[in-house]
Amino acid sequence: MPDSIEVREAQSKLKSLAEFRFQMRKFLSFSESASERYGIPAQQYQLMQVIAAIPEGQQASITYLAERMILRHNSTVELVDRAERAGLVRRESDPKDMRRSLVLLTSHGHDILDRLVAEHLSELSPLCEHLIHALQDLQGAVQHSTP
Amino acid sequence: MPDSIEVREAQSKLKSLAEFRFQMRKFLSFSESASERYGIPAQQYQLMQVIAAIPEGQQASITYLAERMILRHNSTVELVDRAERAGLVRRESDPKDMRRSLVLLTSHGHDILDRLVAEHLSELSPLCEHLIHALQDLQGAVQHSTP
DNA sequence: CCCCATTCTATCGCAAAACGATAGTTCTAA
DNA sequence: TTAGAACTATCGTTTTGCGATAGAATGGGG
Repeated sequence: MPDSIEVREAQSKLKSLAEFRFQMRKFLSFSESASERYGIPAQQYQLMQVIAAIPEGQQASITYLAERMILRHNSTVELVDRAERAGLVRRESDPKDMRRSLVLLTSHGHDILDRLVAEHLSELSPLCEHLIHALQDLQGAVQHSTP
Repeated sequence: MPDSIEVREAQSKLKSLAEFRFQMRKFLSFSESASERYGIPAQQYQLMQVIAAIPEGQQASITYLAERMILRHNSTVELVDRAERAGLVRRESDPKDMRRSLVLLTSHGHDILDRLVAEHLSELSPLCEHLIHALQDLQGAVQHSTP
């Protein structure tokens, strides 16, 4: 017997969702390979990205980094530890609040970050297209499900 | 001294990239919470999604799942082990090729998957918007960098 | 028809990384 | 000035992915 309309619609939404996630995994996998070509784990690249992209006038405390990285404070401390050991960032204590550690990029960190960003931007085009396509597909499915 | 135009453009690309990744982390974090509300890790939900979204006529072998999950074969075997222990999927050996294990959803697995997909679709709207927005921003930056 | 290279899945020990619980400083408001 | 909040750090645990390795099934060339 043929599937009902509802079943087929549900199946199509599922496929949109799955395709989106697949594209996302491909992107993440590419990004991870790129980082590791420079000898660093993807999370450390992300950490540097967050630090470098901080809004004017703000500073990268552990708490701020945890929020942006979507990690617990303690995990962020550990991530910063690793990045510091790798010579990518350094800590400085905030003179205005001695509880806070401010995390800054070293020049080596900046160097690697710049190259990784360039590489991402240049390789991103096709992945971007797929992702946008999958997302728009998904958005159609979402709107269809909540009329 | 004021930053040069190049520096400011580079900064803006970096911010697009960072914002996109931040939105992505938020999405992943939401998805993970949702899964764990049903008592399963996010990867097992993803595994079920891949199995359920398989094209007509194809079957979920370990090799296929590894490709779609972007994992090594052995990691996929282990993921399927865990999902099987959790009662979400079961293995069946392919009668046409005794080397292959085919992975199928159990009815319990299907049940949880359906709920998780529904939850994702209903909560996805705002995240989707942000993601598309960040991506389009990024696409602009990408095209600007490779004219 | 048989053998060997290939394909496919499984096992095991290991390493990375995130988390909860806990603790020690520094700040702040009452 | 003191109690509580905010911030960072430490430690043991768990989860999960990977490399190396192994063994069974398949298939094409001799």
